Amino acid sequence: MSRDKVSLKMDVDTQTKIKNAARLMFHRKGFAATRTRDIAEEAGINLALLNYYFRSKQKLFDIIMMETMQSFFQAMAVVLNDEQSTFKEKITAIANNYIDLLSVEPEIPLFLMNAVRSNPNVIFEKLPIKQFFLNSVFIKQFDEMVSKGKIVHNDPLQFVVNMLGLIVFPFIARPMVKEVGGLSDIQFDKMMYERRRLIPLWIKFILKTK
Amino acid sequence: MSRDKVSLKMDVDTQTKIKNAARLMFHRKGFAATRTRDIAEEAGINLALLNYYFRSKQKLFDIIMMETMQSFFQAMAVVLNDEQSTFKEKITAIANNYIDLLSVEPEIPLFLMNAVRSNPNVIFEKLPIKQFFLNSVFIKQFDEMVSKGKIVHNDPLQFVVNMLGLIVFPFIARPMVKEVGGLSDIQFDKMMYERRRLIPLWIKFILKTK
DNA sequence: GTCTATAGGGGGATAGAC
DNA sequence: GTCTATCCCCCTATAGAC
Repeated sequence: MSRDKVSLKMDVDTQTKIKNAARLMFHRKGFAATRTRDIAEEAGINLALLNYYFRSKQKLFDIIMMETMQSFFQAMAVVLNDEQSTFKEKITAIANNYIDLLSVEPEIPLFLMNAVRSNPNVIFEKLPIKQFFLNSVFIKQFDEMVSKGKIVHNDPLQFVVNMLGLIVFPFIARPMVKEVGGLSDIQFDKMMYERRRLIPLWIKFILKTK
Repeated sequence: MSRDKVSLKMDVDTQTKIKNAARLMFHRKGFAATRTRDIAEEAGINLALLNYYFRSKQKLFDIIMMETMQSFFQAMAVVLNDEQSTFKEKITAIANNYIDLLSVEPEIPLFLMNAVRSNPNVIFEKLPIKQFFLNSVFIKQFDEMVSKGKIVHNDPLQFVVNMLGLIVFPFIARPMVKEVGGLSDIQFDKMMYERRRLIPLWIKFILKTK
């Protein structure tokens, strides 16, 4: 926020320009299929500058990967430990956050799934997702619901897989969904927007099934 | 099936050896990150033979891609147009077929999602998935259920996305699921096996929600 | 059909001028 | 900090012997 540079796109510094271009290309085509020359061109700078700022393609990729991972889990993390909201409200908030995020950046899920497969150790060492999730208020509330008999579906892992599957899978399968449904980009977005409302309802029923 | 060669792995001809190696490598790492040298080594043959049989890496990839796509939709196609089975039985059959297939070859979904994103036109021109799906007995039965008021969820596209999401997503997110749950490969498989039973139940409820 | 050897090009990275 | 020019390795593909 120094020198109020950040607000205007014209004035972004070179390092940021490179990162923005790299994010775009890596998200779209993955590590191996992206050429540093493409990133440089997209950023409107010379290839040498990329190595000047980031040393190597791999290091640049690692930065983008971790930042994207962070922002992806952010959409869930801000909700999970909120002491005020109910379990049900959390589900709605998570669905809304993800659908809003992924409607703007639909490439993120496939990018991340590929990145995790190729670099599981790097990622999970730096982001202790497991601990964060298992110790969250969300899981505490889930367990309470189970012990009170309000929900029957008692495996939190199966539950979170279902929730994320319903939210994230359509974005991963986007080209197929568009093809089978004969949808334009806008129609696809509308379909996803409708799921903001539907997913919490579906999940409510899933939670009552054992 | 000529000369009963097919039955023994030792006797597979060179072309098949190359295809098997290529399938393994492409499924695991995708097109760009796979080197023809790796395929040749995995197949136990010389690099030149790969080009002798398949002309280029791209042509070999296209063959693997189309075959994989075919076998993936096969798991659904054999069920969709069966006149004997009920709608409910079809759902169970599809879940079972996919979970059995993907437990043996968990790399397929991520491979296909990437391949479709990179080559949508090639694929959908050759495989008219949309027509096949929309004209299927399955969809006819779905519409009947809706008109009889037995199910309320009346968008077949939303429905199939949910069904495939519940079935396929865990395999795409496999490394994350294993991490968060602290699961071994065997435990992951057990979890997926349990979903054979659960998914039809969940879907039953989803179909009653609007 | 299968091999060795090598051509040919592409892509990541750096040297060095400005 | 930013550029031009270039190095050099790696990878796909082919030529040609057997």
